[in-house]
Formats: sequence, C-alpha cells, structure tokens
Amino acid sequence: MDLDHAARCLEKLGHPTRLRIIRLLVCAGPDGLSVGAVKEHLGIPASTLSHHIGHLVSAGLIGQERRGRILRCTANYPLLDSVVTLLTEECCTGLTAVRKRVG
Amino acid sequence: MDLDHAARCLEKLGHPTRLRIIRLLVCAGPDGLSVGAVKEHLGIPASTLSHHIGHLVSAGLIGQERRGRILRCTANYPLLDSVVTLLTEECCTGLTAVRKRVG
DNA sequence: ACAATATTTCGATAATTCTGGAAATATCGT
DNA sequence: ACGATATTTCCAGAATTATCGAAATATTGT
Repeated sequence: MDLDHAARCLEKLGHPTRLRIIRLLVCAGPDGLSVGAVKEHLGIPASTLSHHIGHLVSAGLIGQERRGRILRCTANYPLLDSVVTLLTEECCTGLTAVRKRVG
Repeated sequence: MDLDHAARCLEKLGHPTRLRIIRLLVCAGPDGLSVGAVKEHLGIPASTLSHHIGHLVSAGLIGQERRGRILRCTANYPLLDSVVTLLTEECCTGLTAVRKRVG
C-alpha cells in the first residue's frame, strides 16, 4: 500500500454516502449485504447507489459475488486495515510519541 | 466525531498532495513546518499549495500559527486520531472479530 | 417465451474541485 | 518609506464528480 493507493481509497471513503455503505457492510460482517438491502437502508435511488458502489469496488474496498439475481457486497477488511495502518503508522508515526508527551 | 465530519476529513485526506502534506507535518512533529518548507519538499506552485493547505485547515486537520513572515503549520494529532478511531471502531467493528476467524 | 425482480448503463445537467499565473497582502530589516 | 520575503486571494479554464430518470441487461420462476 503506497501513499497514492491510500489516497485513492481515502478519496472514496470521503463521501458520506459511501462511508455509510462501508459502515453497513462492515457491520453486516463477512456475509455482507445485497445491493438491494443497502438501498433499503440508505433510501437513495438505485442508479446513484450503483455508481457509489462502483467507486468502492474499483478501489477494491468492497467485493461482489453474484448469487442468482442478487449481488452480494462484502467489505474488504484487509484493505480497510491497510488504509488505517498507513494512516496510523506511516503518516502518524508521531502520534504515539506525542501521546506520551502530551498524556 | 460523527460520520459526516469523518467523511469531510477523509475527503480532504483523499488527495495525494494533501496526504503528502499531512505526512510531512506529522513526521515533522509538534513543531510542524512552515508553508515555505512544505513547498520546498513538494515542489509545487505556491498558490496550489495554499489552496490545499486551506482545505486541510478548514477541516481542522492542521493548525497554523504566525511567526513573523512565516506561517507554521502543525498536524492536528487528536483529530487524525479521531478519524482513525472512527474508521477502526465505528466502521470496522467486525475487523478484529474477522481477524480472529480468518487468522 | 414471459413476467417479475435486481442491478447496471446511458445520457444529460448541475455542482464541485484542481490548477497555477498574476496581483494583493502581510511582515520584516534597513 | 522601501525592498525583500512569505503567503494568500483573485481569476479563469479544464477536469472531475454527483445525481437520477429512463432504458437496458441479467436472472429467476412459471
């Protein structure tokens, strides 16, 4: 995970609707949710939702698996973890040091 | 830190140049760096840099303090920490559970 | 083949963001 | 006050992103 890749992920996460999608999927666990279920939860038009999901898929933040008519979306936990790790470790090396100093 | 505020921060972090600025400032420690020093490091036009720094300041991700002609920028560690925390805890509650399961 | 359901793609518009040169502002030292 | 340095604001154009209705595609059950 280099800085540009992290920025691409953060850019996608940096939209209220998409952040809600991610939160839903993460809370839903490894089985995730269908696009329709996400639509129910968020109450936004299908085409708008589809675009946002497309963004998240293209960044790799969520995966998809067809199950008949239903398209199941799941959060990519390892990638989310990588982003958080980069933000904490590579970018925020000073954080723990500062915490010790500041309390 | 609610979800919308987090999204606003992530949106700002989700730009390569701005993420580089944050990384620089975090690595620079609590004293931060002047705008000019950041400009030297990144090698981009002053006005472009000023815009990006403006974004980060408006989101509260960095603070500024005038020292004569020089404007010193510092990373807002607590806010960065909040964003990371929301991403890990509120959004990624499943993460540790999944890790245990997946190994 | 057909009707129903789930989701995407198309198409068009509105809104926002990015970029950087030029001019303006602020502060310092003399 | 003046010249130099540091940084921002103004301005404009190009590029990207967001939104969503309508039409298209895919899959299932009958």
